[in-house]
Amino acid sequence: MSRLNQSQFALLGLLSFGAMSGYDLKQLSGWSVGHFWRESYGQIYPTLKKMATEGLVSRKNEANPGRPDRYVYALTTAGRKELTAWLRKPPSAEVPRNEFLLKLFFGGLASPSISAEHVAEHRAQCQRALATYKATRKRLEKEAANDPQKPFWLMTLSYGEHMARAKAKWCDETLKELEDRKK
Amino acid sequence: MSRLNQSQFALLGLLSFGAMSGYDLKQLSGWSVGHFWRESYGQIYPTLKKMATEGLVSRKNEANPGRPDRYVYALTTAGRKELTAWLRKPPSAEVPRNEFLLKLFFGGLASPSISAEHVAEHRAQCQRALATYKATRKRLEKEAANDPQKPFWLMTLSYGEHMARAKAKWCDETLKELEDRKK
DNA sequence: CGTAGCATGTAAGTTGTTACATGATTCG
DNA sequence: CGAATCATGTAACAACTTACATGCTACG
Repeated sequence: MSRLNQSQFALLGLLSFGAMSGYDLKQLSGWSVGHFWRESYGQIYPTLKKMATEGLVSRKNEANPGRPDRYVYALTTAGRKELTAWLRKPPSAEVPRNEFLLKLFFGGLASPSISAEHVAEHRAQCQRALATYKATRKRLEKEAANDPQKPFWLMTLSYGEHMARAKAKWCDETLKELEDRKK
Repeated sequence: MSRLNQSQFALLGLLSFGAMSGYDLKQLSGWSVGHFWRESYGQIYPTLKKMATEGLVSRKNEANPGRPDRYVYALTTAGRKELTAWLRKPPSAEVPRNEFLLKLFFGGLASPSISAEHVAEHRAQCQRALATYKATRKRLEKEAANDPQKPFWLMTLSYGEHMARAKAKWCDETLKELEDRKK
């Protein structure tokens, strides 16, 4: 009865799109779930190995002419079962940890222009995020035009867009207030 | 040149409001920075002890008639210096990890009604968050009416409100789409 | 009389990042 | 020739959660 952790489910989920190497998983996660989930190699490789011994994934060595060998992992029946069982359970509440807001909360201990800088940078980040979402949308239209799962991918994308737009709006309001405080 | 971590800065920041015990810090953080920052006792107590030996905070034993003794911690000059230096530096980018979106992304592997349930619950959470923000606003008006730092606290509150409203709106749109898929 | 609040802490376990190590090929 | 890409991995550390342990008082 091994209790799986979130990283394992994320990898199992990505493997539901097809057999892949650890390297592939990192690449795929980057543009697909990248805006709300991140895994490091230091987590991916040991986790895959562990799941292989547990029978949640299978592992095949693949020769790769002129390139390093690859270990290609695939979902097993047991792995798919764990994955769908996890999907059913309500998501666990996430621990809030926002360093940006923490600094702003204590902004009164420094000059308002410091906070204004942080907020302005935050706003720029939102704009950049919106640009990558646009690119991802285009990529999805091309590479997954008829995929039955596409609607779900678009929902998470839309979430990112809603958040980024709301954040940008808040930044504008907040910057105005900080400007007033400078005077 | 000890490199401090985020928990230490959070605690130093809260101590800038006055000398406090670990218990007090937990209580205060709950309603002040609670919606974007959380610390557990298992983190607070060892961290305070460590910072005391490093000279960032001072520690005084206080008798508490009819109650357990308290250790009251206060910012030192060194601590305040570290705190303001940290405030100036741009916030480090946070690692995205949103289990709710992860499940939704893989929602195609289960029935749409599962995803719909998760989204509906998420919506309810937003409503609850908005209610606590309202209460916090009231509390701030009373307990910090004339505090020069109040504007900054209101900014972080407003951030929470903007996010919760945007999330709720996205939930509505997404629920509609999921309803369509059920048919 | 039980529960909640006050108050402090430890220990074990989990999870995660970062930096390092290796080594081939391709492209500019 | 140097940098980026492909590809895998480990080791050291940092950070964090959870459960446990203690014990008193106030309140319903």
